[in-house]
This record gives sequence, structure tokens and C-alpha cells, in this order.
Amino acid sequence: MVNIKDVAKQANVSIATVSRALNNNKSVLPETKQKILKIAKELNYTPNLIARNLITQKTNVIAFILPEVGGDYFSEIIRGVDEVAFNSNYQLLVASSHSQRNTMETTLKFLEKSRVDGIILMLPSLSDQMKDILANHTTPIVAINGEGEFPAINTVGIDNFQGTYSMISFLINSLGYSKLGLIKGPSYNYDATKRRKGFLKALKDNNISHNEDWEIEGGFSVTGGELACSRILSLNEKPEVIFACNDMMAAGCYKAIQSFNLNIPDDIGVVGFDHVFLSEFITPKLTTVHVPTVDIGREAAKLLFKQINSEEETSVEHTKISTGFIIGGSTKSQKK
Amino acid sequence: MVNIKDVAKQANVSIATVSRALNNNKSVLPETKQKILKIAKELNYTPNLIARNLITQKTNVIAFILPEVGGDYFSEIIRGVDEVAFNSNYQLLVASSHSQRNTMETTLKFLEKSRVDGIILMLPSLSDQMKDILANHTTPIVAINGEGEFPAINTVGIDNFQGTYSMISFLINSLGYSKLGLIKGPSYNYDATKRRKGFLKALKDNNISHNEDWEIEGGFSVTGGELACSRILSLNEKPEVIFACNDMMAAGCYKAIQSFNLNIPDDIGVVGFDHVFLSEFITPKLTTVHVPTVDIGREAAKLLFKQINSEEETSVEHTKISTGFIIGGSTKSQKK
DNA sequence: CTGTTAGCGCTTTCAC
DNA sequence: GTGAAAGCGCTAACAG
Repeated sequence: MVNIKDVAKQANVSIATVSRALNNNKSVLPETKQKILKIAKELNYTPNLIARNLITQKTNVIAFILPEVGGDYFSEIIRGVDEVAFNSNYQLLVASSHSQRNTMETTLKFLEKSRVDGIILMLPSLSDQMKDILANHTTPIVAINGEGEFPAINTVGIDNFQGTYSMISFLINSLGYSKLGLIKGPSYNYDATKRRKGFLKALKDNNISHNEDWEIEGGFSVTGGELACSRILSLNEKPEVIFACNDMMAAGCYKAIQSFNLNIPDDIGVVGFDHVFLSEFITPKLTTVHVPTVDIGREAAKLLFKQINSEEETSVEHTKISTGFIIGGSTKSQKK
Repeated sequence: MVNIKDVAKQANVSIATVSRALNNNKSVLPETKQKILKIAKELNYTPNLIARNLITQKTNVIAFILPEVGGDYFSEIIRGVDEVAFNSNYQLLVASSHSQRNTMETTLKFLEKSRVDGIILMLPSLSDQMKDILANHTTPIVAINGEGEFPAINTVGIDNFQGTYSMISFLINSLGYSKLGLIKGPSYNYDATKRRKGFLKALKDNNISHNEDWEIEGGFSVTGGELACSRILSLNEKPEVIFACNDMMAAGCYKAIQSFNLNIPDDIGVVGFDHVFLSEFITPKLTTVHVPTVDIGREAAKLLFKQINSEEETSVEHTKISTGFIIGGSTKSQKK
């Protein structure tokens, strides 16, 4: 493998000069520079980045850490992150912890040391041990979601509470629903708990009582949503509309409702959260809370680079990204 | 940042001994080792991987290079790759070329030099320049799909031709279709051209003539599929079934057919390719060719590690992964 | 079993 | 403007 010495020898200069020429150092005679660049090209020379990293203590790599690779949400977020990283000339390391909590912490510790210049964290929640690690971190970190749980860390995310609250209020006030069921996500999941709170608060503020029988956990999965929905449909008294805390569970509801031979939205309405690709294609189109997923990734990356590039200690920032409504055919039409 | 010297000093040994202890070199007294490990832990020491990489000339990182991040296919493949990489203690670098051909080549060149131990390539096709680069490559490389176009490189992929051929033969012989339309993918896309060939061969072998008016390009996208399908539906003589070369275009067909107020499968059948998540949720469920996407990623990673870990020059390998059928409600039922 | 020494390939003072 | 030399943090002979 051709290295800086080879180029120096060929060009009859010292390796220092080669290094300068390659790094656009102004204090090098233009003709010398041209000559060096020419020879470098001829020799097909490219600097060894590892050696460079060792001395500059920078890697130009950021890590994206998450529990599990796959799915719509992941691929959208990473698209946003990638876009910004690419423009900043950074490489993206994707590190899944494969659902094992411990591995996750190991990964982080490993990353803390060196190898990456910054970390984007996308986790359903953080263990105390993890918070500890993050608290005395040296590497810039941005967490996606979770501003409430770890105020010491930069976060980027949507307002789960507000997004849900608005949607539920809309269902009640504009569509006239008064009997609302809830299929919630895992209790350890930060998003899930926030969404549930938004749901409950909206009911309360509108003087609607919450029926505990109509609140079931669906594990954020299609199957979980299907099972939860089936249980609700088996009750004597059913809600008029089910709010599923994510679109996957809403899709599960469609399955359950179909198998009960009921109609959406006439017999029962379904509302989701996330506005995933799928939600536009199921019949009827799903009413859901729009989450600008790509933007989350983008903003997270931007915030991270801001941290990386700033000399001084920057203060912690929390970027909120606003949600929106998608009104599909899975809810009854606007009351006149 | 604490380094190997600090540990050596504390432990009253040389840095060499510390290095040995940390790398499980047997030739180090158990008690010395224990002592060193203890001190390393106390000092919160972790080896600087960059320094290690510089000397070992290994990074424990593989790169996954693709044109654009996002979508179902991407996220499934990467899941498979990640799984295997994780088990092999490797990190995964995701490098999108952001659809710019040049950038892609730059990226590769950059990677060739150092920084990664191996590369998984997922590209619609390869430019001559790229083939050149790959031909005299030093880094192990596995390409996803494309065995025909670049025999010199390890590949992993499905048999696009066979998968299509079987499906079309099934449509003709078992379902009794004789008028088949084709919405093909971009001509520069390797998968797309192979699928088209499989389609044409199946028609030919079954003595069915191919109507050129029924063959339209749909760009592998939902919108492209919708437009292409609309054009077909506007013809005086229409096919009985449309084979879309991927599921996204098939989903586009659904939209077009809906807007023409036609029924699937009574008025016209739709068949896709890929068996993406979405295909199970659209109504009616899509008849499509199943592609074990996660397996492709897994096999690609396995093959790559085989290359990385083998001392001698290994011969080029081409792993074929078999496809299957998913019979949904978008085609008429089996003829009696 | 352990220490000494020489680099890995590069950047960066410090002289000239 | 350019070269010599030091050294980033580590591993790997080579001695002992």
C-alpha cells in the first residue's frame, strides 16, 4: 500500500511537505503543491485515515445507536441522519443493541472511548446505569425523544403529549366521539407513556370519563394491536373509536375488526399515531397523527454536529418537532 | 484520557505487559494479569481502538454501501447484515451515495484505502469505472445481486429470472391467465431487467404472444406504477392481469385501478414482486413473489466474513437465495 | 514471564 | 517555504 513516504520520495520532498500539500496548507509553494498532488494521483495515493485519526483524535464518524434495526421508523430516521451526516462529510455507524439491554450499555461504553465523534441515541427508555454513563460523558450525544426523563442530555423529538391531546380533542369536539378506547404501548417506552397521558388529559379536559376496560396494552406491534382490539371487541359495551398509540397496532385493529365482521368506521373507528407509509395504503386510509420522522433524524444530526463543532461547552438543547393530523376514512366524518 | 502508559505505571509493569494482559496473551502470570485488569478497571481504561487499528491494520468495521437509505428493502437487508456483523463483533458503517453516481465511486475509493475490513455493495447496477475499481480491489467485497454482470465479484441474491418465470408460469397454467401486462422497472436496474426477461421467457415457453402495448416502465415507485397502470387501463384492449416488477408499483396499480372504478381481481389481476410488508395489508392482499430479504443481508454478511477471515485467496462465490410465492386475493382463484 | 525497542502512517511544532 | 524530529497509543518482535 502506497503511503506518504512513497509520495515524498517520488516528489523529492519531505513527508511534512506532502502532508501540507494534501491538507491545503497555504505555506507551500504552488508549484510544489501541484507536483505533489500530481504524483499522489499517479501513485493512487490516499491518506490512511486511521493514522490521521490517531493524531487528530477525530474520526469523522458518528454512531446511531438503537435497540433494533428494521422497520419504517428506523429507516426514516436514519435517512434524515444520513442526509445531514453526508453533507457534513461524516460517516454513519449503525449500532444495534439487539434488544439486549446489557449489550447496549457495552456498546455505549465502547463508543465513549474513541472511534466516534458523536452519538445519536434512539432508545425506548434509559436505565439508571445508562443515565450515569451519559451524565459524565465526554462524547457529544443527542437522544431522540425523552426530554423529560433525562434533562441533562440534548434531545430531539416530537411532542407526544400534545400530539395525542390534539388528536383526541379533535375526535371528541369535531367528530363527536364520546366513547374512546385506548390501545397503549409498552409501559417502559417513553413515547408510549406520554401518548397515554395526552389521551387521558384530553378526556378529562372534555369531561369524558375513562373506561378502564377500554385500555389495553398492545406492545406497539401489529399482533399486539390485533389481540388488544379483539379483547375490546369482545366486551359487551364497546367504544366508538379506538386510539392505538402507534400505526402498527392500528393496523392490527383493522385485522381484528375484519375478523369480527365489523366495518370501519361505521361500527368502530380507528386512529393511529406515526403516519407510517402503510397507513396510507390500508383501507380505509387511517386517521393518524403525522410524525415528521425524517426531520427528527435530520434535526438530531444537526444538533449533534453543532455540539461537535463548537469549541466551548454548549448548553443542553431540546428540539421539539411539531406533529400534524392525517384525517383518513377510519373515523366518521366531521359533524355538521 | 487514560492510556496504556498510565495503567503500566500504576501496575508497575511495562506497557507491553499491559497490552498482553488485555489481549489475553497466555504468557503472562495470572496474578500480574489480574492486577493489571483490576487497575485498568479502576482507571476506567479502555484501549484506544484507533491506535490498535493502525498497527493491526484491521478496523472491525464493514461498510454497507447503497444508493439511498430508506424503505422496506433497505431496512430488511440491513437487519440481516447487522445481525451477522453483531455476532462477529463487527461494526456496521452505512454509506449512502445519495443517488449521485460519482459520490458513490468516491465513497468506494475512500473505503478501499483503509478504515473498513470489508464492503457489502447494494447497487442497481455498476458503471464500468466501478467494475474497474472492484476488479483490482484489495478489500473483500460482496455485492448484493448482479452475478451475471460482474462474475469477478462475490454476490448474494435471489434468482430474479427464475422467480419471475415461475410466477408467470403459474399465472398462465394454474390460474388460466393468457393476457398479461408488464410494468417493468428502470432499465439500468439489474433486478428489473432480469425480471423482465423471466416474464418474456415464460410467455414464450407457453406460446403466449407478448403485446408491446402492455409493457410500460414504472420506475419501481408507487407513483410510477400508478401512472403506468393508468396508461394500460386506458387502452381499448386490456390485459387480464398485470405483473408489476416490484410491490411498490403493484401498490400503484391498486390506486390506478381504484380510480378507474375497477375491481381486483374480477376486472383485472395484479401481481407484484418482493413481498414487502405493505403487500400483506393492502386489500385485497397482493399475490407476489416472496423475497427473503433478511436472509439476503445475512448471507451477504456471512460470505463477507468468510472472505475477511480466510488467509488464502478465496475463490469467487455466488450465493443464490430461493424465492417463493404468496398467493393473495389480487389474482383470480385456481382454475378447477 | 516480562521489558526494551521499533514502528503503524500521519500531523505538527520548531528550526532554518 | 521546507525539512527534521517528535509522538498520537498501541502491538509485536527480540532479548533476557
